[in-house]
Amino acid sequence: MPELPEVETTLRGLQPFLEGAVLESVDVYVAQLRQPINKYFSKLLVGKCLTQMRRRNKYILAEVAGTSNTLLLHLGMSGRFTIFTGLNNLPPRAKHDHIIFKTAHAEVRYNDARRFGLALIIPTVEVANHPLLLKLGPEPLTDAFDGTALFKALQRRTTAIKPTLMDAAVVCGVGNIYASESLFRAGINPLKSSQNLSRKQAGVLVECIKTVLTEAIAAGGSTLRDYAQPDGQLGYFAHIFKVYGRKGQGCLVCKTPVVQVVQAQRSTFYCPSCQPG
DNA sequence: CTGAGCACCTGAGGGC
DNA sequence: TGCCCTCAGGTGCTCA
Repeated sequence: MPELPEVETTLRGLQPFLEGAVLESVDVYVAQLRQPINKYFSKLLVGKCLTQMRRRNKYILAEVAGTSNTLLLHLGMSGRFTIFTGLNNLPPRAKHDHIIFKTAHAEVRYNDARRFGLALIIPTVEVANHPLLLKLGPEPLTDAFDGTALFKALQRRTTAIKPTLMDAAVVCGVGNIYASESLFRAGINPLKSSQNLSRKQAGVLVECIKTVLTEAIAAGGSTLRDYAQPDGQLGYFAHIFKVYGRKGQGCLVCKTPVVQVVQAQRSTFYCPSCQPG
């Protein structure tokens, strides 16, 4: 599920409970994620605090205070966190709750049915050069991501623009939903060859990506006031998509039926009238 | 180098 | 009710 806005919302939801709080226990119930959780994972965290919690691409990073290590989390397709504050009345561990972090005031559970997620401890000095982070392109909500940068990145790409937008080496954090949504807003056909976008189109697309992601973060943030409730889950909120998942329904701008196609084994949605090229 | 295809894994939903 | 099929918001690997 999680693209950049969901990861950002998850991070903001976790911070009040995990940042600066001593981890009294960390229990791993299922270690077999995309990479196995290190057998010393718990030992390296218990009694420590997480600080400097932040997001890079779809990763959540946190320094383990007083050590030379950094915690790296990824939600994969189905990862989610649930926070419980009523410690005297905790519900039983749910199916696919793989890790439970406990502090004096909260219990934070990581649940991931498909187990495409990640929970790694890596040396802090290696973070910048870690294979998972080394080849990442610019963060979309920074000034480094502008029309010039995107246009340049598209020049060697012969594949269609939509799968190219999902390549984190081009721009971070844009997944299957927001790729379709951004292209709709920009009026660009998702099947158009990346290198055939004009400089002007690249500039428009950059602005649309920033807008779509910013709006989605705001929508997620507005649900955060509830996140501390006993069954409060992070990272899921009511999305309002303009094309994603709306195959056959009328375009919200021109009423032309939204079309679904498959690109690189992923569904793409677009309005053939509003996105001619 | 690029791009296409497959792999990992469980669950939800539709058709019969 | 149950079986079978397809699809799901990610990403890394192999191979041409």
